[in-house]
Amino acid sequence: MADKKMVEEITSMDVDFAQWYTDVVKKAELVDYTSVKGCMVIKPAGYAIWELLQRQLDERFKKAGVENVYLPMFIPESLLQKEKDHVEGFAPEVAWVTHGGMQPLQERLCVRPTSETLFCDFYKNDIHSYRDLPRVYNQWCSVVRWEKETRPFLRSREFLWQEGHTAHATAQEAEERTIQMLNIYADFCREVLAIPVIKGRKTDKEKFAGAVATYTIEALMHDGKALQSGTSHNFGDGFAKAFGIQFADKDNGQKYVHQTSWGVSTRLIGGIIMVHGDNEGLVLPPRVAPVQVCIIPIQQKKEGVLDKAYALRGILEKNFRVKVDDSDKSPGWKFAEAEMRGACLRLEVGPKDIEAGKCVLCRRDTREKVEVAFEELESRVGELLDTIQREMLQRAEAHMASHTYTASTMEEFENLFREKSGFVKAMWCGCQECEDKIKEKLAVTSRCMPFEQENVADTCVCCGKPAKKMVYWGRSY
RNA sequence: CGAUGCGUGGCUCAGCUUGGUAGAGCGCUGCGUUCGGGACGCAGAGGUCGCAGGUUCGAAUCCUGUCGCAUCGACCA
Repeated sequence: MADKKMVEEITSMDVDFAQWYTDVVKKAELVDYTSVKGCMVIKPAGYAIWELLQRQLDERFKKAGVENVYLPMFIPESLLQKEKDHVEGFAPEVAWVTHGGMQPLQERLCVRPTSETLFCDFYKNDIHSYRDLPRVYNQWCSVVRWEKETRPFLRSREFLWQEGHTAHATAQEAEERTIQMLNIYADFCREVLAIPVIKGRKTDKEKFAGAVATYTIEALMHDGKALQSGTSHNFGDGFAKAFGIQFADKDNGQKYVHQTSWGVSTRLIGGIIMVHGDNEGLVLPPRVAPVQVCIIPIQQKKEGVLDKAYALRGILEKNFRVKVDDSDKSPGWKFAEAEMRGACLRLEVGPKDIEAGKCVLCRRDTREKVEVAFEELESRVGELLDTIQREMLQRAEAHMASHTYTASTMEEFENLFREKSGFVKAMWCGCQECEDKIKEKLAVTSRCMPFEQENVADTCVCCGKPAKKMVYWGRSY
């Protein structure tokens, strides 16, 4: 890997990680700010990533029996207020519509911050019999939360996401669906985004407003901070009781449904940037890279060069996403541009190459260059993209492993968070006072109680009472 | 919601202290030469200085208010 910094406009991540992130987002032309605080334009380069991600996740949903629907973006205030914990959780950050044209509305409408209440209102009329169950619906939409502090992709006031909402006849089936969807998210992050995650359950303090149990996947960013990357909630029958969603079971008894909801958002794009990016800009896993091969002609005005570039595109575009940069910028400029935008492979082709019947391929992730004969190009590109995808995951896994620590005493725990950044595994007694104390003292929160439990000590790291769970702790986005 | 910073061509900023013809670099347009890690020459276009009041013969500059954005904290995908 070259030490020389090729792109001067991007702040080095070791100097200021937050600024690096903002620079990459801007320079890779993923988003633009707008005149509404916290609302962003997702530009073609950014939206293309979302489309690829969305398509592949949606395929996995469909295989799991999920059907897509679309519900309105407005929620009448009375509807939002039916479930007590839920309102309290969301009230501080909802946006309200108070007028239609010039006329004040009889009842104000909230712009959905999430759609549990709408799905419940719909399900109560839609579900009558056990034969109507389960309902496994999902919608791709945007939601609005009036955040005070905003950052592109990580926390915006409006963001794109999917929200799945299911209704089941039994508690067990709901729990199974909750875990099934969490597993789909985790596999998707690993296999498509090359991001390893920790699967686990949130503590009561951190769980979703109105849920019986919230499960989460937690990823570790390059700076050692955690990013909650997806959640899956089991609601039990709490919403069903608040909204009166009943069905006639086989025994002809009226029963309440058991519900779940689960979601991931454009925040995942922020995760991709902060897990894989480097000082030259974006590094995208091939499976979500809008441009997998960027062909850069050298001396493109020379006879035959551009023709060759287009011919190579013709061969490659059957199986890969390919772009020819035939703008009249200099090659060096194009190299830097392709790197900033995260094109997985750069293909250089010039008069010398054409004469020799080969071209140059350069990997974005390692900068490794290889010369490839034209006849081998197609297979070599496929191999290289597979290799990049695999090695990006391996590097991310190694990073997470080397930034995951264990503490059995408060002293160790404090020292780790003072000196290092990453996950710390430590035991917990199960009481919220200890979580609060840790948060106040170190600005660290419980990320999750992982499914894969280990006994790293017998007593709570904070209070010393007998431990109930091993918890991943960290500073989070 | 608290703290801090910033609003001047598309972008980054200078000019403001001490009021007097609106500036630079980059980008953009045209032509030409270049091209294996952000090339260069020449010619051009482009701004009621965030907004509203006030002071003044005269305000980007001083005063008051207001709006917006960014960053960091407290709360959250």
